[in-house]
Amino acid sequence: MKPKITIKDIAKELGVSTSTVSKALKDSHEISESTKLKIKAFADFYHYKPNSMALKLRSQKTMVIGVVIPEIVHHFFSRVISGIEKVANQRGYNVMICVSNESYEKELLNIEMLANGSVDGILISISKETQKIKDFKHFNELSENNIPFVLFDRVENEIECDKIIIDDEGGAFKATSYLIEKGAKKIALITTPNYVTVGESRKEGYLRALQKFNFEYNPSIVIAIDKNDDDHEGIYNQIKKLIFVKNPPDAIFAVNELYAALALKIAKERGLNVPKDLEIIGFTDGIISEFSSPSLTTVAQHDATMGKHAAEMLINRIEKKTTGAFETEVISTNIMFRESTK
Amino acid sequence: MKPKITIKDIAKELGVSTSTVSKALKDSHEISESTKLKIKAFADFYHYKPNSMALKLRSQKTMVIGVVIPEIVHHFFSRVISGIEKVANQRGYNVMICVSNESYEKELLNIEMLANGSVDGILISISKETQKIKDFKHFNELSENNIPFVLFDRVENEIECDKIIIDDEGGAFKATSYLIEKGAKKIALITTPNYVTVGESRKEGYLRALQKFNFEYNPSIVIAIDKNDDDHEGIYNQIKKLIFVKNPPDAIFAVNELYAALALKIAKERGLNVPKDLEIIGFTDGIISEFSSPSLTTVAQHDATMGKHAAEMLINRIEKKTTGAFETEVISTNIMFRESTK
DNA sequence: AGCATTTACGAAACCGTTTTCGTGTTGAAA
DNA sequence: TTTCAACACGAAAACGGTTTCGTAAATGCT
Repeated sequence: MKPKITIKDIAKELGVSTSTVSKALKDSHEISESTKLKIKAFADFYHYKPNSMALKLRSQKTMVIGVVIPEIVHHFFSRVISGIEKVANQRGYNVMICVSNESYEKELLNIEMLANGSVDGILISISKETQKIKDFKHFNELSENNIPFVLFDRVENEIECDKIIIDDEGGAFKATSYLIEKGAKKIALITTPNYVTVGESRKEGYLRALQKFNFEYNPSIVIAIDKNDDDHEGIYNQIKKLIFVKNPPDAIFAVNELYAALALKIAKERGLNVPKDLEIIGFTDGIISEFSSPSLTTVAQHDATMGKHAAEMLINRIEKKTTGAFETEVISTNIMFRESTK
Repeated sequence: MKPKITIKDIAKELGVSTSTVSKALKDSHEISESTKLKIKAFADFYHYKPNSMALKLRSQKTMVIGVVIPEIVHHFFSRVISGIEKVANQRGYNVMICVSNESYEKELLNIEMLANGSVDGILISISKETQKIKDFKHFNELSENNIPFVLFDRVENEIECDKIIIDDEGGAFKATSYLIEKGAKKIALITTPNYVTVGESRKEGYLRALQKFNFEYNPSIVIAIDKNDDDHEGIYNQIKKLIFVKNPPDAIFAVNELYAALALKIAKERGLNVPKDLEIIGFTDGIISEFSSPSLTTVAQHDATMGKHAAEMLINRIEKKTTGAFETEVISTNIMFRESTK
């Protein structure tokens, strides 16, 4: 078991100074070939690796980007992370993941800890609780301390920074319009409480489509799920009230795939044929949609692309390749047609 | 925009030495109350946060654990990570994620980079390629450098370290036995190539169950999928050959949920009723199994538990709360009964 | 008053590197 | 022979802290 060796050890052992060793290892012209050879051989033999903390302290660069997300066991986020990881890696960065669990408190803690010099920049998707109570002071601190950060997916207008979002409104508009064009008359919406910005935007798209086709807005077939994502039972019961009625809707647009999948399940239980009696379109093209039966038509939002672009934006800021005003990139969506629509 | 302030700045501003500031901020008894108050107030006002790199360099502790996994967009792994993150956080550690993409090269790179002092310990699930070519020198390096690491899920006997695995053999045995007991006569196995240890163990469990009930081993209904996990098309075609035959099996045990879900899909296409004509049990209780229809009976492997325990083991080693011989923890499974079995 | 002990703080070393700035030695040009 | 560059290397500062040790002044004790 060779002990972890430092530059000092090498210097002492070879009777030279640490500066000489350092220079030799970087092939500096200041050092003679023979000395370089000797030092390199020695370093090689002992598998010398420069101490990463020392490097980071010296260079004031960590080559790490922090990611703060509401949860990790979630197709959307895991795909975004995957995208982030890819470009981060390409550009020489590592990724540190922190989970807020949709809690304001944890989000704040995570961000404060990342802001103490652990990372060169941060990628954040805001937690539901933060969106609810609208306290964004931790983001101001980031700005004050000059730490680059970009918000993705769950963003807030009042925070000044780079942002990247899905064209939620547009995607919902497309989906709803499609349902209308195919002949649906009674289109329900399953969404989130309105403090969740993405749910809100999708609802707006839904409303715009209704308007365009002169459909009347019917609040009785629009429900906002106030349960946690992993409380399938609770969500199930809320959706049930929408479908187990005398005249159920003939189409449903759901703002995520979980709601869509649950709606599908309930529809089948109620004896409805999907897509004949009831068409369903979800948002987020994940694995549930692909494997449910009938498979679900969805608004595909290119999760990994979002992660990649977010990482690009952040790293460009970190490396000052972008220096102008903050930008907001909108990623467009497209409908992934499957079996739950005609 | 207040500039990031250091201890030196505080010292200079207040006309004291850096040591005094440092001590005052940690409430040392060596410093008088009045001085402490003054220093703390000043530090507070400027939102002083000690530089994390400096701390880490000094203490030789990073309070970070590295995680190297084959992929991230995968229910099993994302759940394991979730478990890891939870206990890591509880115990004051952060988590750095690296993805090997099932590549030996990337795994090696990742581990080498983590081993340079970036983390206090590493959690690893070995990539398929590494398992295939059986080159484990990077693990030896970790041992030589005294960097604690624990292997989870995909492990190798010849690597000496703490390990934590699912009771793959036992789970497969239970599942297969169950199928037999319920009357299945022709039980197919869909597995991975044999260099994937978990697939291999599950196959062994399958074989043991056959033996126990005096079933003959029939190689023609045992297939090893050699496609990548995201090549659904390729996997689909391989499984099709198993089901689209004159006398298809009346039960299938699949070593993961993707194979099970695909088998289900194919069975339905072939007009088989699941579970009447064909029963299916998968491994890994993920979201696909829950939402497919009929929903899939699976061998639940408690992914998050594995992550939690893995993190516990690692941190105990890091903090020397465990010092004895290496241990291997086996996490037992249980069958999650759903609609794909009688 | 004389000595021992606190009290309250500073100097300096240290963590492991990089980098700037000398500096002694050599070889070549004048 | 002198002078000057080039060469090859070392000393020291710096990154931002923590910590050990030393010490002057104030206090306690007899």
